[in-house]
Amino acid sequence: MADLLASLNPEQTQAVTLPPQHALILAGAGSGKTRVLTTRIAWLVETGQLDPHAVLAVTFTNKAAKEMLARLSVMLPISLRGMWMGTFHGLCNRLLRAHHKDAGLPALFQILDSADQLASIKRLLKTLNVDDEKYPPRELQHFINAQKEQGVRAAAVEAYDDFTRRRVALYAEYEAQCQRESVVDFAELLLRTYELLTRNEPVRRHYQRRFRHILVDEFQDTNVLQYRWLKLLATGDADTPGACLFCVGDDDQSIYRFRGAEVGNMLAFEREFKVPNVIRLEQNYRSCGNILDAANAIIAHNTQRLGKQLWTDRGEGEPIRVYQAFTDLDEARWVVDEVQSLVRDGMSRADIALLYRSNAQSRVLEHQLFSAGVSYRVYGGLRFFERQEVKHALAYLRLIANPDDDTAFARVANFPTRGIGARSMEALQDAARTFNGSLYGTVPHLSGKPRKALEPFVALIEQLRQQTAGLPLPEAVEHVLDGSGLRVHYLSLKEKDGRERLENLDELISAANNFVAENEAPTAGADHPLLADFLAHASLEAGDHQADAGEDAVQLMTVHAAKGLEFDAVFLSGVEEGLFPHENSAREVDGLEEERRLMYVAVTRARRRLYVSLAQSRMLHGQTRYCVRSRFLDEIPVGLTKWLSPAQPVRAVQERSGAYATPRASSVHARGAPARDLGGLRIGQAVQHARFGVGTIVSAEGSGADARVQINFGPQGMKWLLLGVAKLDPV
DNA sequence: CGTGCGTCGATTTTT
DNA sequence: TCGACGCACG
Repeated sequence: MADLLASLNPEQTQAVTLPPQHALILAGAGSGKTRVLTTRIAWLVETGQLDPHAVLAVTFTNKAAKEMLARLSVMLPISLRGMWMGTFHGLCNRLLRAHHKDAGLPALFQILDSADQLASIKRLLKTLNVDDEKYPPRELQHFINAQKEQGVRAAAVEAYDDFTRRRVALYAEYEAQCQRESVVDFAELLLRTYELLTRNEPVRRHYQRRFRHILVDEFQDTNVLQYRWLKLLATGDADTPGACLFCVGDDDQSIYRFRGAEVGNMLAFEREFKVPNVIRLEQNYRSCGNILDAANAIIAHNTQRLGKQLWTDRGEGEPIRVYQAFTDLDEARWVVDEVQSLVRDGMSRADIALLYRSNAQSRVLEHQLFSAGVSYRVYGGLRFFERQEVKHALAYLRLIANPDDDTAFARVANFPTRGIGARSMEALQDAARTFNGSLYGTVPHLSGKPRKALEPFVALIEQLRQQTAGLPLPEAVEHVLDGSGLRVHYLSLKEKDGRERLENLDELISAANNFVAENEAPTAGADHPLLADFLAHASLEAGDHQADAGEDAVQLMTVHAAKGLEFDAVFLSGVEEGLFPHENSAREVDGLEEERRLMYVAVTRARRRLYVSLAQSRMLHGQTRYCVRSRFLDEIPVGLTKWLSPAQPVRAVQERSGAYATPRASSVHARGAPARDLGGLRIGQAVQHARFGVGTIVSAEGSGADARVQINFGPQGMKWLLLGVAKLDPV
């Protein structure tokens, strides 16, 4: 047990060994968050305070869940079988499978991924003859998901205008369609589970009693419904106290508001649960001092923060290298040159990341890397289970498991082509609407040509179902690939395209094999053992973003995708106004602050070297744009940077009173000389002012009698104060 | 039923 | 500029 705590710092130890109470851990970037989370569980178990069966550990991504499990199994020699650990969606799936009757679902309900959901909505709009110009499917999808993520059913939406009322009606139609087809989308998994727990007292109490400790990773990313879900599970009653909630997160790394994340949950949690323990993990084990100082200085400009400052004992390291190029092309050339020089100096390509705000920026970089013959890998493409050929194969499997799955039906009825035209499908959809049945079930009700065209397909599915009954999953998959004609179809494609798709189909069989190996106990007596579970797995875990793990390649990705990762050297390109911060963010509430958090995430990815670059002009949407450098660059104290291009390190025009800025040669930075001028104050430091209250020093300039500092007083705003005049006390 | 061309749009994305 | 998607044609 002492081993567990041996290499933890005092704050980490404190977090791990807290008494069984609610806790909020504010874990800065690189502060050992996952470690604390897993060690907390291990410690509770080892000290006999917690049975593994009573643990519920929630993450957002499968990757994080797997990592936690892997680390935990190293720490704990015992079986972790009884532990509930997984993503919100994975856990909800598990709950709904176990209680499908109570949740109003058939045992073999299917899960729609986003693409399936969109297809389903398009189909709905078509059958209802809705003008998709006025109600774009994507927007409707977003509307529906947003409602569900707030925990709001169609019947409960408050609509005050015709447009909204119509969308709500479509939301209701969509709900009905899903129910009829026995499918649930991602948001539905959460909402359905939440409703199950709310309405069904025995089930609710069972889990409320079972889970004694609930641990949440990336708590700042939870949405409204997820937080309510957690609250519900952590509630006790007269007989049993509620579970202890242990939430780990970082408000400064909250970058997913656009998809419903609600940072406010952190404050709400602290308030509503009267959290007695708020612990800050501020010691950073990843980056050198200069990088952390830059990150601290940038994020200090945000007003609504819980407050945190990263530090390290590793020394200041190298300066942040800044380069201003003439064009985006020059910028890319420079980046690739630097990459090559790092590689020449012995750095492994895989330890180098090229980050950007938006995907479009990767093209120039890729082009230059390709020309220079540097191997690279771009994150963010299609994932395995999202590939067309794989989805087709899965659609056949889905129809075998659940013939009512109209999305699957519509997808493969005529793929490979078997003479089912648009007319036949239309006739079928109309008929299905009148009979209020599934496409599959309606075929016998048809007559004439459509029936003739569709009957063979239904017969094929029936045949496949019978032939695969009782077969082990991989063999069933294999059989479906042949019986459906998919394999022959891709075999006939000449191009390398077809070849690749065939390989992916083979890969699907391997995936089925792996799945069977990892899930040894199939549901007894099922006709198609593990099939439904495999399909759920395919929807919930779309697979890696193209692995190729062994290859030593430079990594290209958006800043969002880089969250949680770290690299020896990080290149951040396109640090320009309009791009980063992105111009669209100006229209969103607190958009700039979210962009700044994104910048903070980007900077804190670097272990040893950080390169920041920008271009004076950039090709965007086929037009040349002239760029001003990002305000975020100016928020980095000058003393931390080293300009590699002959650009002036000072913005031409300063926003304050339009005056030209004084050169900031003597700017304060966290570590370094002019501290004396400021009476020992540093950037990032919290100070007290008689009138404005407590604030954080954000930047400083001038010296001697002119020395002044910019202080962020949160709600009171940002102020420039003369050091000689203002009375400031460190807090 | 598949192909070719024109139009339109263009942050970030996991489950 | 590039790509995805929808529609018209063979």
